[in-house]
Amino acid sequence: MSLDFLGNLERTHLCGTLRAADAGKPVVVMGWVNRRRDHGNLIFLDLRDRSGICQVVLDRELTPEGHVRGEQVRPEYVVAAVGKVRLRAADAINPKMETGEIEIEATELRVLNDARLAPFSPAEDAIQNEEVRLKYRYVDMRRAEMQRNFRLRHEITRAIRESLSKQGFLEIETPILTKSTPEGARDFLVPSRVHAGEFYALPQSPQIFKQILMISGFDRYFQIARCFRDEDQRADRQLEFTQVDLEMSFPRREHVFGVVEKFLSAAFAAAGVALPTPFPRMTYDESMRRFGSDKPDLRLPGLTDVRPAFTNDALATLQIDPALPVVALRIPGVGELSRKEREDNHPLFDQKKGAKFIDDFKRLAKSFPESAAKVRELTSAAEADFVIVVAGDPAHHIKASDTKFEGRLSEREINVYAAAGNFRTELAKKYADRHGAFRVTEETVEAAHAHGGANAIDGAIDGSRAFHPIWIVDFPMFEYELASAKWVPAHHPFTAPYEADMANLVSDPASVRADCYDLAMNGLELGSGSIRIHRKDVQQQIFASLGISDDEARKRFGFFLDALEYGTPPHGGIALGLDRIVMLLAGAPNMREVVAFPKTAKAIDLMAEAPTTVTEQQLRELHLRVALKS
RNA sequence: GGGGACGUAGCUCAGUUGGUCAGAGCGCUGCCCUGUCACGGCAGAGGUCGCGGGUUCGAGCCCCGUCGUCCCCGCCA
Repeated sequence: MSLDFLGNLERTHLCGTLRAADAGKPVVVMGWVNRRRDHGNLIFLDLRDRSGICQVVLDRELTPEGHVRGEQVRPEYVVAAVGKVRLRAADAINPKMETGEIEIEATELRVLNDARLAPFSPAEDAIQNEEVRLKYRYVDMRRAEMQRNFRLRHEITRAIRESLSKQGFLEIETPILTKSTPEGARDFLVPSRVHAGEFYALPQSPQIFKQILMISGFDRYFQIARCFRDEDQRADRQLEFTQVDLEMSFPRREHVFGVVEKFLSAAFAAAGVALPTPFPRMTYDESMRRFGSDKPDLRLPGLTDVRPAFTNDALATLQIDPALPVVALRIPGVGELSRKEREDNHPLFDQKKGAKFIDDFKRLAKSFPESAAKVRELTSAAEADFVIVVAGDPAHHIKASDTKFEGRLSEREINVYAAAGNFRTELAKKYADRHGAFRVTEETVEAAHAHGGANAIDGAIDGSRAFHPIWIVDFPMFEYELASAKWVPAHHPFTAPYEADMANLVSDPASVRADCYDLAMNGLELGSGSIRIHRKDVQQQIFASLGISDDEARKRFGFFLDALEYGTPPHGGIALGLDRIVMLLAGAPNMREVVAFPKTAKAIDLMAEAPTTVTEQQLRELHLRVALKS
């Protein structure tokens, strides 16, 4: 078919904005054919643009030519409708449409472009086949849900920029082509053409640059920064992602918390959600004990210590390690599970970590009726609640991991808590429909207002329909590496220890706490930051305690160590995952729903078909030769 | 690197114990229809059951391998 030119035609309105008040106005709208309903002499087109949908009527009597065009168009053709807004007859009003009281009586329809039939229609809800969605991302993103997600992302980003600007932060860009930063993940490398055999690294974070900006006297810096980490992906992890990165001079951590709470509640407000401040806090140890995670999801009940429910004899019979935690997790509203259903859940439990579980309470009650009853009592389990006991498995006892330091959770204890915590979140995800606590709906948003966000961290069910931020503090400074019998930093080596713990750096590394902090929300780590080391002597002590020689330090961080010596103010900061913030507010099950062109779990861009091989010529210019191991 | 789920028409799926099992709905194409809005009616097209091998008289179904997508562990502070 022949196509029409746009000519001098000017769009006057967006489809979704037309209302009864516009009746009688001449309009020109442009967009995509969402649906077509052909009644012979009368054709209805649902025309869609980014604002929504409105109905265009093509009447053969009124516009014979327009009617012919209407017969020719197909889904996703791009058209311009010229006509007049008119009120619909009372019995023709569609209350399900925002524009349902009016329609456009067309006098002309220009077909600006045709379209191949897509494998799915943007008029429908999301299809299940994500592979197809990602390959035809341009079609997928026409869907109302995607349009909403990216509008939301824009509003959130804008609110954050405005809040930080108001709080005196300067947005400064840092290099994408740079040097490897000490974040611990694998770097993406970019070969240099000019310098044969040498490589740039893409930043894992602007960490060193932002610290240098503090040395440079900018006092308060932020950046909506793209970061790159070459690690395997997850639902909440992409190879490249966006961080709200900030750093400030002369702060204590409370100042950082204040800044974050301010911009985050501004971001949530932009999405229509009230996020009360200040956010609650919890130590790392407590978070592990109560949730088996350092990014606790407070929407559901935490772990319960049920050690008192069991006698030593009972533990011996059940082959449970009496020296390790015995905890119970409870998923509300799951109801009775058959043996088969329970067994289907078993792969969700991570057994490698020396933990085991009991999910068959009928069987437990047969041998140990009092214990079974006591567990349900301790966990305040209702009839329909699913309860599982998690404990240490003596059969998977690794001797060396017994190493226990005063005042700290041992590795084995952490493993039991983590196994329980992981099982808890996996089951919670699986039974989300039954407990309903993860639903993000208009109701949730309303509830967030009504409940004031539930600062109570006990995960009471009535406060569960909301967003639950929590600061995790008092992380240990070092972790004990069994293999090498050495203390290794739990964070990047510029993280400051508590000033009060500094004296123990060498004598008692186990007791040293780091002045760093995580922000968690609904089971996601939203961000992480710290007060940094600003003194050369402290930095040297840290390197020394980590067994990093001067030479090695110089090689890895030379330019930064130099900079530290030219008048470094005390400073600290944080970085928050923007994608994750948007994900939460969009109620998205994974990050790909809020990233325009994401990569798959195998790190492939299905639309652009990246990565690819390159030409010999390109390799030559980069002084490279590919030698694949086969 | 490891574990798990999935893979049948463009999409969503059904397919029992290996034996009329190549199926449905939606979508698509053609014709008809002046008040639909998930329009309706009639007719029609559309399949290497992801791919390769094996077992069998016979495989969508069983076995082995492989590829792809997703989730998790490792990894990512």
